[in-house]
Amino acid sequence: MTTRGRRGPYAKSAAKRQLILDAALAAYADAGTRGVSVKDIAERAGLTDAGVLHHFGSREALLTAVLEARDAAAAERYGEREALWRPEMLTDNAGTPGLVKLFVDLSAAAAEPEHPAHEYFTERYRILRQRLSEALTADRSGTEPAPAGQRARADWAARVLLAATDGLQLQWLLDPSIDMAADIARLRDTLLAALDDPTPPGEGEPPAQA
Amino acid sequence: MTTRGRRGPYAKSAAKRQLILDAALAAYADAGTRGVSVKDIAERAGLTDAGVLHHFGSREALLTAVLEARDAAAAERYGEREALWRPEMLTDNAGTPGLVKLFVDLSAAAAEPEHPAHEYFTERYRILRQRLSEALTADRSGTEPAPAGQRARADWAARVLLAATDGLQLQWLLDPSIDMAADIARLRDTLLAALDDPTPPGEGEPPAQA
DNA sequence: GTCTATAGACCGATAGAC
DNA sequence: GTCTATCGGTCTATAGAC
Repeated sequence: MTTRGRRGPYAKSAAKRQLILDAALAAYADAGTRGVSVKDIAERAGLTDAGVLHHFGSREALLTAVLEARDAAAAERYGEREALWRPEMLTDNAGTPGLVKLFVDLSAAAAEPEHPAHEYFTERYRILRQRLSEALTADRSGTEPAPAGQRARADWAARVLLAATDGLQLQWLLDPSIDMAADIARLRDTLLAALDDPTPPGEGEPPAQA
Repeated sequence: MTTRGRRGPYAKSAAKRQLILDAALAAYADAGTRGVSVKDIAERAGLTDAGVLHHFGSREALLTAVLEARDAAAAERYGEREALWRPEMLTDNAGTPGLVKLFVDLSAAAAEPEHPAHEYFTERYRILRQRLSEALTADRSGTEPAPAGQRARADWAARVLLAATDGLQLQWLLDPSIDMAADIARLRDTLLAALDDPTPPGEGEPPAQA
């Protein structure tokens, strides 16, 4: 957190953490689909495994930091608000199956409430759903500010679009011939059209929740 | 494979395998979201871990068999064709987060081509996509057999619906307040409506692939 | 055929020296 | 802040008892 350029007790530490993170990113990037151990990362960074764990506390905390670093990189590229759900992200991801696999692995492991990545993931999805829901309603032209039930419909669309994105990455890991970006772009368009449609397909409104 | 009721060289073996599978199912069912080791399963089955592995060869092969057993149980309940993509499945799954987590874990690990579950997953998705695509076109009333580009659109809808199902389970692991079955049922209806719509949202046809 | 006992390899975590 | 050493745990492999 105190990662100022000033010199101080954490200056060297922060630099070393970054070095380790870069090593981990590289390790996962070219691990293809194979597993990555703390030792693998340590060797790339020129340390022992104990040295690496000293900086992050645990393997899982380190991996969580890797995903955060990846999100930060995406935010820098595509902008804070839209970065994480743009179809371009899927095209990028298609280049690094190792990181996609890490994401899926960790998100399953993070279901455990005590897992260091638990809060990261719950918060990530909460924010993504919210931003995406807003973006989906904003794209719709010529309507009043917040027409009651439309908010719930947009929330549903956001949940479903994010879910399809994650699930499609899973299918893509098993069958790389799938064109994730194209499939998702089309789904986004379909959902937008459905939001405009005055007569929704199901009977009532979608369930209103997180 | 040769699991006839007749007595023979494999009769006892098959029964023991089933006993171990049941133990594993139970272990994952009440593990909640925590991890399960071979030893945990072995203790439930009244064996040592080595004894368990004797019947399945490796931990990963055992876990693959667990998922197959789960699919078989679902097929018996809901019928061979529809079992694996019916919304009711999601309601069932909501009762066993451990098994959902196992599914996500394994499907990521199975991206590795050498993984014992690799073929199981690739084949599972292939069949599911095909059946679901057929079901989606069959539900549409009053059209000709196979109108060219509509086939590609149904394939796309099947990919996306399956993906959303998997991805929603991921979000649900992190936030159990999500109503998976309701969200998916609504998406299915929306996709069906989109397939009937003569003017698709995107410009061209969806990518035609697996 | 079935299972146990045992030993090895690997991994993550931790304590302590420097 | 980093390394060495070590420990507990998990999976794997094998030899042999039943």
